[in-house]
Amino acid sequence: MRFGKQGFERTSVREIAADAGVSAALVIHHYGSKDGLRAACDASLVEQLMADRAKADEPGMAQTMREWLDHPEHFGASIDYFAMMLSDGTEGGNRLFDRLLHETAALLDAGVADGSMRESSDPEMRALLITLYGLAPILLRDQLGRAMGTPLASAAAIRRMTRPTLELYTHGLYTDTRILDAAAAALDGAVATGTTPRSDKGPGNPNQDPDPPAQANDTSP
Amino acid sequence: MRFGKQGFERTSVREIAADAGVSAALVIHHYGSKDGLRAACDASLVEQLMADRAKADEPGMAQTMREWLDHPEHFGASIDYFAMMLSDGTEGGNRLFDRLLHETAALLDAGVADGSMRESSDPEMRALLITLYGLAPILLRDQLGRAMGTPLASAAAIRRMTRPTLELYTHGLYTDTRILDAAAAALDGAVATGTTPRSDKGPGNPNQDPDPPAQANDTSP
DNA sequence: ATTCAGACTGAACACGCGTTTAGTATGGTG
DNA sequence: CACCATACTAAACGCGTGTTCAGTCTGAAT
Repeated sequence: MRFGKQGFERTSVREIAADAGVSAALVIHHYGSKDGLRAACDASLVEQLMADRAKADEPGMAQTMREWLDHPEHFGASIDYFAMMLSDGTEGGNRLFDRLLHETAALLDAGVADGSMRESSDPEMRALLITLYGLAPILLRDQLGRAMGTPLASAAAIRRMTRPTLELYTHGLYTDTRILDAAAAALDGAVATGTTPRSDKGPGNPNQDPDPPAQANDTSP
Repeated sequence: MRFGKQGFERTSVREIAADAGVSAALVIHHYGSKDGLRAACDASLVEQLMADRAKADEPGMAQTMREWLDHPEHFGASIDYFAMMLSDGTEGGNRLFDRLLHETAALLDAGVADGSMRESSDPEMRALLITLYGLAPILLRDQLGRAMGTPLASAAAIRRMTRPTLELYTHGLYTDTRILDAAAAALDGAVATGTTPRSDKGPGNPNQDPDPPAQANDTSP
């Protein structure tokens, strides 16, 4: 499906029709409009995802995604399509994201219940973050492939990602709780005093996005 | 700039010209073409980023991004634009990503050197992963905002993300090393025996992470 | 044998796009 | 003054788009 590779707007109905060996008019006749075709594609892809999921022992789309990663070459086209759905704010993409989030949350709850995973001060937010982190390599697959030198489709790429990923999820990044403690104090303090929670994570935090607040000893401007 | 909100192709030259109160022909006259306009926009945004960076005491774009998060409302439009750059495979986007990656890697190396961060079995890959994770909330800002109920560019959203993020980066997710050990054994075993490197991260891994691109085949209507 | 629904098509339509063209003001320079 | 580069525009051009139209062909039901 060209939608995944080139995006929806960059793909013309005539192009799709030519791929299928039919006329553009027939495509419109069957699907009503280009948007109708897109809706049908969305539905078809999600259906395929659910079918794969039904075959899995454990429940969940997240598990299906894990299987993809063992057989990357199978699913490349689908993944392009899902990446498109997730980032273009379409209704189908929103529902897909919500499902992924829900299933990730369930997985984490189960992990906490059986003791294999830590408790969180904010389990919902943690599930959300981990869902985002899981999708990041998919959305940035081209950048990732470029940086690694091997296409993300390759088994080599997945092999290489596995250990550092699990190391992060097992040991974390920091060697101590200084930054966490400082952030927690700042957040609690801000709540208690009503002060504006100005975050100032200091130089130690590698995360460019969410923001760790005030560190005790700070050299910032 | 409308490019960030609606994307490059969805924004017409006439629309831009109307925003600026001039004719479309003048825009083309000044920038040569629509692509020229885009290049100028890219350059201007990156220049602005570098200017902000120059004002910061610590070096680095990552630091600049952290400052954004303290004043989210300032930079909303820029963030949309950068997200677009990073995901559309443009040359400027590639260079931006490479810079972010490089600076993240430097930050991690410094952290390891001063003992505040753990060593990694694969520091480059870890830097890459953490860069991806940092960008995920930006790329999926709409999904994130939807799930949280408040837009990403709000102090409330950033406050809520801070603690779970630092908890993850401080303690990790798993309570023990079982999954890491199993994966490590599988990876090493595969290397030793020459077996197909089937990644077996175990059912407990919540990370849906990487994906592959594949050939363009078409499932016709 | 006739009818009829549906698959299917080539040609056309209306429209929006990026871009070109031909031209008009404006204002500094010799 | 004349000259000329520059800022700027309205109108048009050519093209590609999604979609419609008027039919043709096929095959099963009546």
